[in-house]
Amino acid sequence: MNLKQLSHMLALSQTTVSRALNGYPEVNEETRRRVIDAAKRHGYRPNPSARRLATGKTGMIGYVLPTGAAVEIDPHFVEFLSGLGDYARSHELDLVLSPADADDQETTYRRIVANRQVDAVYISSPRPVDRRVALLNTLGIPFIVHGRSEGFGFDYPFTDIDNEGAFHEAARLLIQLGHRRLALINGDDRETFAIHRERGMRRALTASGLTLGERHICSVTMTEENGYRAARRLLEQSEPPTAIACSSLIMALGVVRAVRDLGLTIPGDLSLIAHDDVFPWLKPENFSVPLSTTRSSIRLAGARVAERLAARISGLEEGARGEVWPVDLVVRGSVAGAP
Amino acid sequence: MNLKQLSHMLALSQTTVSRALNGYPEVNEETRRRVIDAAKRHGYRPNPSARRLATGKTGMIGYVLPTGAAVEIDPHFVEFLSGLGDYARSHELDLVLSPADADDQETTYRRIVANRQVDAVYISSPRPVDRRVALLNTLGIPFIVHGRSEGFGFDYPFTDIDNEGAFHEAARLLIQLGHRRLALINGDDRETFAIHRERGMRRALTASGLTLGERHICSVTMTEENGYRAARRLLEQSEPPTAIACSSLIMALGVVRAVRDLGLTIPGDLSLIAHDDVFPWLKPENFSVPLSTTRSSIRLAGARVAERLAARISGLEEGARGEVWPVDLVVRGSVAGAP
DNA sequence: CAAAAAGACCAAAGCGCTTTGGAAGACTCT
DNA sequence: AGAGTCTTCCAAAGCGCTTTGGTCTTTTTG
Repeated sequence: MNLKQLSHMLALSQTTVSRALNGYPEVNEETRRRVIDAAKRHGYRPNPSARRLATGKTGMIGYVLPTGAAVEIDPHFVEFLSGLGDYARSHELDLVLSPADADDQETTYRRIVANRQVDAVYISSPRPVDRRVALLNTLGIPFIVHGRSEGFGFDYPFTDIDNEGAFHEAARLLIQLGHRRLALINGDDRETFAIHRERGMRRALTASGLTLGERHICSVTMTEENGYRAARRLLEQSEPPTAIACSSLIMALGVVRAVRDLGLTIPGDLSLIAHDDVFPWLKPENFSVPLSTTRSSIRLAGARVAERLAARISGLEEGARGEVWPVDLVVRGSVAGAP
Repeated sequence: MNLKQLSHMLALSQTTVSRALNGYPEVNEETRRRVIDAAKRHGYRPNPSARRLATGKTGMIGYVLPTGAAVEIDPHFVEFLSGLGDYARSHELDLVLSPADADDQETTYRRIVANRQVDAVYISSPRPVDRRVALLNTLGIPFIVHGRSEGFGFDYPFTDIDNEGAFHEAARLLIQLGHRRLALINGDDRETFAIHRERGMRRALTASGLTLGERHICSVTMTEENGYRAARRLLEQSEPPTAIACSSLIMALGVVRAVRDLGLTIPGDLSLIAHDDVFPWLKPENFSVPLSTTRSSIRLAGARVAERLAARISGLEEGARGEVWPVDLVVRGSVAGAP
């Protein structure tokens, strides 16, 4: 059942039927009702390929997925996706993942824009002065950055959480508890979120006349194993930290294991706070010692990004507004006064 | 730069240029070279929307993503996706995720097929007599099932691992080590993989005159917390198991925590084997006691599924061949003789 | 050497939709 | 009553590609 057939049945032109269905004003309400009714009754669905060709609109949002044998998509992605999907579903949007060589994503971005394959895209895990942001800005496709980039001469729309504030608060809490030697086990410090967290922590320390020494900071990809290694490295120093802030729950697993291996205890010998993106399958309150966290649902962020993308596509949102969400500090048993 | 312009420059018809580019035989090799050369020089890329409309081919593979507030996409998905992306990239295939109400995926499947939105789809986490399989079989779109369904009157193409064999081997090992009371912490037993694992374990036990009692089997969604709860329930019985097989590493985390909470040790009081899908961020050898596993890379499976989908799209693969991959049994410190 | 076959190319008809540029009729206004 | 304005609808022109059904040469064949 296509438009031609439908308009034939109704003894109307394709024009009128198309307009009736798409809510154009220049069609009699009575006629519109008839058309809509007939369309529903015959199960007419406009062919998206044809519509795309005619309008350029695709009803899809894009994401360039870095791939390669050495590339690991981290599990945060899937939670983010859950949220994105929640929203996208209610708005009949699909998501297209375009796999790209991790070292050459630009080609893929150019392709999907040139080919009009999607109406908008989002970017995740941005770095400072991220080339993707500059590129999309140039290409002129609607986009949202999940996270933040820095150091451009222009503004761009993003949704981020207050990583700096979160780790500032975390550090401040630890300092108030009497800790003087804090350490940070961070994610990849080429990414903005990691830089912000470090900055927040530094700010809190500086305010109290303390510092975050080179020996007290690790920056690694966020795996359990790296958390373990980092913790061992930190704790086996001559002047080990008495508190650690950690950028992910998965790394925190490794930290806890290291602490145990070294015959130490939490929070007796070490206070621990980690950032929690809220995974359904791993909860901080279920750690052997309930884990204090800075918490922000990455799933909600996914839904929000989808919402903004939809708004930009339909022209409801314009401009380069960035939004920063506050982060909860949730105190549980893993922090205590300095030993 | 579109076909019209390009053919104009070359003083050829659109027909010939199109054919030259698409490898049709009825064009002079010399001409073809000229065309291909000019196309490359001018960066001509056929507009996919137009091509879609004309051919119905989209160059995309589809996946219906169940969503909803209560739905958790599990982290296996992202690893699978990595593999899929690896392969898809090298073949210029994109993946479109169509979010659907978890309770009504059928509508979405019908939509993407009716609209010709993708060339092929895959299904994951199938259940016995999975309606999706029957549906796709009816709709006649190429598809591959990752996992297996059962109890149809027809065959269908799938790629699965030997879950039954894996857990059979695991149980056999434990029995050989003298264990008599085995338990199983399984995934959702409405899914085929879980049924197969249970079946494998039962088969091994039966062969040795043992049984898997109702009290020694748990079936839960695979979270750390559920692993913990299940383990406590099992171990606090009057006749607790001396060995547990567990369907995921994430649940195994919970099991280990429970064992510790109860003041027991692995493998002294309890032997533990878990299934490992090979996550880069959580490795069995890094458990406090290195974990024995049944191992199969879900990422490789993703690549394989993509490969088969591509083959089916291009007509290289036909028929309903199912393939079952063997699973490695990797013995590490977490298993020992029965206490 | 005429007839048949093969080779190389093209014009035009789709694919199914949106949108432009009217046109016909009904209505208002002086 | 004639001019101007809405309202409502339509024919036809795209969108950019593939594919059908040729035509015109050139080569092969009996």
